[in-house]
Amino acid sequence: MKKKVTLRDIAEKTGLSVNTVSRVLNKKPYYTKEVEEKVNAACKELGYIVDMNASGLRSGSTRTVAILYDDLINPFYSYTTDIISKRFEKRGYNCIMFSNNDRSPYVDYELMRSVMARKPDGILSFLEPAADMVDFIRNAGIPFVIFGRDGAPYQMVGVDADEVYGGRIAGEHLLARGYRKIAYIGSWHDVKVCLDRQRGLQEALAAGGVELKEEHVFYIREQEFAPMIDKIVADDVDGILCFNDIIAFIVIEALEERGLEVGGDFGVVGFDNIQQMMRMPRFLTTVDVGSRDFAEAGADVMLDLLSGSEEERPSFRETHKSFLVKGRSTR
Amino acid sequence: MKKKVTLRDIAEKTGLSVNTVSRVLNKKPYYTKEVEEKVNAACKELGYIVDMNASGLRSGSTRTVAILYDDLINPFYSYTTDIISKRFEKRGYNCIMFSNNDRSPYVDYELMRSVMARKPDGILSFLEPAADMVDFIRNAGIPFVIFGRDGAPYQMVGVDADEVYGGRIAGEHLLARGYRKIAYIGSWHDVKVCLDRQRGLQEALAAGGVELKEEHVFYIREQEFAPMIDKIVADDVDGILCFNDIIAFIVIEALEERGLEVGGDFGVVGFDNIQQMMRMPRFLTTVDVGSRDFAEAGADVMLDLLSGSEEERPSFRETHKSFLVKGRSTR
DNA sequence: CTGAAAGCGCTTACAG
DNA sequence: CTGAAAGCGCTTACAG
Repeated sequence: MKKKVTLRDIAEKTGLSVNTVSRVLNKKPYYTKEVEEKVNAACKELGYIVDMNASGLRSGSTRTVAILYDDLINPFYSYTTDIISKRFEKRGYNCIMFSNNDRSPYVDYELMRSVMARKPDGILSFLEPAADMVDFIRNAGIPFVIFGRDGAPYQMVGVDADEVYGGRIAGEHLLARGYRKIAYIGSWHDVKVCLDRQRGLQEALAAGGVELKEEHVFYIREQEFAPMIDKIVADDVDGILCFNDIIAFIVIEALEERGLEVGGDFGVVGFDNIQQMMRMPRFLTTVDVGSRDFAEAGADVMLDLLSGSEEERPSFRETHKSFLVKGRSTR
Repeated sequence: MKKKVTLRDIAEKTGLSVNTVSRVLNKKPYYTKEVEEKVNAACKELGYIVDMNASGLRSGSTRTVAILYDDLINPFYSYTTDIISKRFEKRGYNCIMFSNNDRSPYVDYELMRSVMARKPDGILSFLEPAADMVDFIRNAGIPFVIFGRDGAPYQMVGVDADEVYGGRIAGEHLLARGYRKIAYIGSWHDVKVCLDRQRGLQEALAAGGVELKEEHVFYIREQEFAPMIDKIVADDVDGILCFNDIIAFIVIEALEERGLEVGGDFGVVGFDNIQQMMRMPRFLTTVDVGSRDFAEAGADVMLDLLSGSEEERPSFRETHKSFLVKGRSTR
């Protein structure tokens, strides 16, 4: 258990002031080559490692980004988090993870409280802000990027795909493949991205003269599962769009337990193309939102804000064109 | 952009000293009910949020745990990280993520340097320490838990499955299903968990009178892919154990491109059972290490160390019995 | 180009 | 039970 080495130790060793040592290490202007070498040698010899907590406290910048997520199990989150966090790290920012701990799909006060206690330079959120938190978050004075969500309703910076479009191409695919009694299985009834996909589906179906019946719109996180499947089977539904791939897999399993064979006369479409992320064989038909580009764009938007000279930035959307990936879960 | 509210503001508002306010908020003994209420009311009114950086600097405990990972794309990492990080959060610890940024599968000095700059209370690592880092890490005085890896060779605390056993049951399965020319596709030739699985396979095969030929042991992160597949095809290999499921999927895809049908006369087995994590249909035969229990055990071991009264703790292994999950990738 | 002093927001150790 | 002082390890702002 070594004693901690501080700037003071380096100062003593080199005969310089703490101040000068700090300036050299932070590459602030004004020091001689000679001083620089002495400092670097001493740091190396003593094994000096800066204390970012102390540095952050004084300077006001912790060089951290908070990442707010729901769960990392869904590869859409983990895949994009992987890309984003590595990009931040390369730029000298570390990521602190905050989950909603299964509370809700929203950023609430409790969550923001624990985030702000860490004084991050920026917040990248996979979660939408709760309605009563929008002002609070904007007033917090910390760059806040909503990732995979539309920022516009909150007048916040969002990086998201055109989800209505995604829902539409899924709907068009189902129609083109001859499915006619379509259901939608979302996550939560009040999460915008979930509703956008639903709306896209509805629009595509309507254009084809098919109705998305209200009784065939479900929210898997809010409703009981068995009755939902019962209803789908009883009503002879023959095509389903699911909010994401994992939901699609859960639903497919249940349908197959009921003797329905998915892929032929019964079609299921998901969202996110997680199979591709894990190099899996393409089984599920799904909508790919271009996750890699998407994640990189999200990281870049945040890095821009972090290094931004502008104090105020307009909210904006980065829109990527989604595309359908055909698998064996639709004919 | 609200002005930051500090303890001092609360002190002024209540007419108490900063000290007393701090004591109330940290629930240290000795204060009256009346004082407590005044403080809490003031904090609520002004929206006080503690600065954990300042707190950590003074107290020596940052209430953070560093998580060192390779990538989050592999669900084995993201699934367990999700469980572990949520458990830490519930106990008041936040997780700071550190990746090797594609450098190597090891914890090297550069990585430890950035970790230590954050002064975490503990380090949970999915990566093994580089050989020359073992002493450094032990001397750092920060509890270090190697997760999913054997700690014994480093005399460190490890939480891992019996990987030799896992390799063995995979080998036994391949033999039982009638495969006779077996290959192993690992990740890195010098990562212990990779070698352990290989050894288990070898033992099982040997017991069945089958040899695991050296020329049929590959390391996908170190060798060129195409020649590897060429060799497998040319030598009429009929069964493969892959170090993990993702490698298995990649290999299966390549084999099928070569016209081989996996699942019948050609068997492939993976490791981790990631399909189950994402509720996917069971296609791949794989070894499940019981990831949920495993992750919970890892978090608990760390939490024990963090709250531990003992200064020195013996290194130990938490061993879980793995089991084989039969899918359609073996007959 | 370098240094002495102040201070970031807390908690600790001590005094009363 | 409460307060005044010191200090965690840095960086800033200023003086020379």
